[in-house]
Amino acid sequence: MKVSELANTANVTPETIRHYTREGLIQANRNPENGYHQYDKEALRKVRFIQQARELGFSLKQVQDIFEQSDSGDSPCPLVRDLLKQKVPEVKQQIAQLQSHLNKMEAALSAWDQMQDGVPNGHSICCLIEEWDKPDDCCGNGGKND
Amino acid sequence: MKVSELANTANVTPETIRHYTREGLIQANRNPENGYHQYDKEALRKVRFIQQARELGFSLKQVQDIFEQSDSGDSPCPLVRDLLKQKVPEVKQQIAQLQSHLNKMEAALSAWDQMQDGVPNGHSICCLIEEWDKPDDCCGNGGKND
DNA sequence: GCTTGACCTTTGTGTAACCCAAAGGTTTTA
DNA sequence: TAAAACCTTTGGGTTACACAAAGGTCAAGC
Repeated sequence: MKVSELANTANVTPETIRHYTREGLIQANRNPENGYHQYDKEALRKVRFIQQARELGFSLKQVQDIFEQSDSGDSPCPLVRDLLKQKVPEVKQQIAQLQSHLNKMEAALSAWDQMQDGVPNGHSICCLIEEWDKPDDCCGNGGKND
Repeated sequence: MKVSELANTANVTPETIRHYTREGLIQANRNPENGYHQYDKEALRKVRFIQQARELGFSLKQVQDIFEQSDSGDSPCPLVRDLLKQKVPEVKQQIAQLQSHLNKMEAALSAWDQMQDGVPNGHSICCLIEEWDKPDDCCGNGGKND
């Protein structure tokens, strides 16, 4: 497979493939006639693995470590397991934070849906973001609380 | 306030303050005696606003836009509202994806908790990441499915 | 046979939101 | 008074690519 073929099959851009190749994450032979990169199924499997790992929040460096472990003949599973164990609470916290923000955003949007927009009042830039906790004291309330 | 004072109060690093200053997100006067940056409460409010917005996933560029709208005397609220409305579905999808990954990770971890680790078997790097869908066909299963 | 367009190559630069180091001036403290 | 702790600017590093330039290669059509 050439760069673009691999890229299409793995659903990434050719640039991504070149990047992984430069970084040594995947290997390529060279076509002796023209110097083009040649990839095999192993490369495809690695690219897919990388995508999975990336979605889980792993860095290319961590993937590199996993590959090295694997290439050296040792099972990468203990390493991966440690990484996953670390990752789980991180992801949980991420979700919790996003959820909290989402709640705030939706509350703010629905609360302000009936109000007209006001001009910044000097003690607030825009309470849609700034003052989640006191939505009354905000642009659009006509200064009811001032 | 000097750089570090503002940084401490806003719970960010001095470098972050310098960055925001360089980018024009916050303004500073200069102490004529020594050329040091001098920040006021407005700057502090802006830094706090930036942190909130960043946690919601807004870029500094978007914050910049909000500030410009606000500084020009217009209410930034319509702009912020549009941004929030765009953001909500994005965040929802992010949460869903993270949750899905979390489930996979926890399932994998608990499933493999009783297994010993195997050596890569040539068609799998490490199924802890690679083959979520068929956990049996993995390192540690003693080749039951080969 | 030759041009055109689509591919490939390497090299170098840009992105976002900072972090860190260097080299030097200032202020505070012991 | 001297060291510690702060400030200044400048410039380079980080991550995971994207993109442009300059040039070689290849399949297609005229």
